[in-house]
Amino acid sequence: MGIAVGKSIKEAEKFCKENDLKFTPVRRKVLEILLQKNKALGAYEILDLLREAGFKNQPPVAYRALDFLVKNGFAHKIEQLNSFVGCMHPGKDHSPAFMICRNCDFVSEEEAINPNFSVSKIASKAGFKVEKAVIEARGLCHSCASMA
Amino acid sequence: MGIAVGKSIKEAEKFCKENDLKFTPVRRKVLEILLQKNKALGAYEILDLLREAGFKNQPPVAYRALDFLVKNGFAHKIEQLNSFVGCMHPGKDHSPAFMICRNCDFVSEEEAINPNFSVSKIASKAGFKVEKAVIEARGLCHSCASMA
DNA sequence: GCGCAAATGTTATGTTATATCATGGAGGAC
DNA sequence: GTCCTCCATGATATAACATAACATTTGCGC
Ligand SMILES: [Zn+2]
Ligand SMILES: [Zn+2]
Ligand SMILES: [Zn+2]
Ligand SMILES: [Zn+2]
Repeated sequence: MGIAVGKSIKEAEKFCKENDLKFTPVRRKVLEILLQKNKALGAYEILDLLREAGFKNQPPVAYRALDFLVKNGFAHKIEQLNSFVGCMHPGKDHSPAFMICRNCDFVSEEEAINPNFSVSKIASKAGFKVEKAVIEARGLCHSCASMA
Repeated sequence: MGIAVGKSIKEAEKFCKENDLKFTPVRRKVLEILLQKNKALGAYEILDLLREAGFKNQPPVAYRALDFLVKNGFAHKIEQLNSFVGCMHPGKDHSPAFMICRNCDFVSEEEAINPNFSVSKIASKAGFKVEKAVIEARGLCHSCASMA
C-alpha cells in the first residue's frame, strides 16, 4: 500500500472515530481499493476485488459500503461512468470537480469550492484539455425555493 | 403541441436538411415527446410513449433515437438521472449547464459557453438554489495531451 | 442477560443499456 | 430499370448497474 493510501485511510479512521461512524472492515477495504487503484471503478469491479480479498460479493455489499463512503465524503461517484473514486481531499467539506482522461482513465479531483471558480479555470489550472463538460446542479428552482 | 415545440421541431428539421441528417419519424417523435413533456425522461418512459404512439417499443428503438438526438445537439442526457431532455438552444454549438429541481423535477438548461462562467453565477442568474453540483470534464489529462 | 439499533447476509428483482444479426428502403452507378 | 451500397429499423438476447425485502448477527447501553 502506498504511503498516501495509508495516510488517507488513517484520516478516514480518525474522522469516523470523531463522528461516531463505524469504519468496518468492508468499508475500509473498499476505500483501500479505490485509493490504491487511483481511478474510477464500477461497483462490480469493486465486488470482484472484495471477493478476492475474502469478503462476500453480493451487490449490496459493495453498494452499501460505497453509500457509506460517498455519504461521508471519503469517495465520490462519477456520474458519467457509473463508477466511483476515492476522495483526494478527505475530511474537508468540499465541492469537487473531476477531470476524467479519456485516454488513460486517470481521474483528478479539483476543488471547486470557491464559488467564482469556473470549469475552464479549474481545467487550465490542472493542465486538462476539456472536450466535454457535464455540469448539473441539483437543488430548488426559483419557484420551489420561494415557496419554502 | 405548443408553439415552442413546433418551432424547435422545425429548427431540427431544417438543421437536418442542411447537414444531410435523416430526421426520421421515430427521431422526430422522440424529440416531440421530450419537448412536450419539458422534463427529464428515462429511455423506458420514452419507450412507453412511443408504443402509445404506435411505434415499436424494444429498447434499441429509444436508445438509437436518443443517440441521434444527443449526438446532433437536439437533446441532452442528464447523467445524474439517467434520463434525457430536449435541448432549449438547438442549432447552436453550446455547452449546457443544467439546473434540476428536486421538488418539481423541472430541468432548466443554461448556457455555460462563456468559459468564465461559474456554476454559482449560472445558478444565481437562473434563481436556482444549488444543493449539490456535479462537475465532470472529459478530455485529455496534461500528460496525454502533451503526447498528442 | 435483555433489548435495541445498525451492519451484514442472502435472495430476488428492478432498471438502464448494448450486442448481434436479420430485414427493409432510399438513392446512386451502370 | 437493376443492382448495389449504406444506413435505418426490426427483433432477440443479454450485459451492466442498482435496489427491495427480509433474515441474521453484532455491538452497546441498560
Ligand atoms: Zn473529494
Ligand atoms: Zn491521460
Ligand atoms: Zn442544449
Ligand atoms: Zn421546482
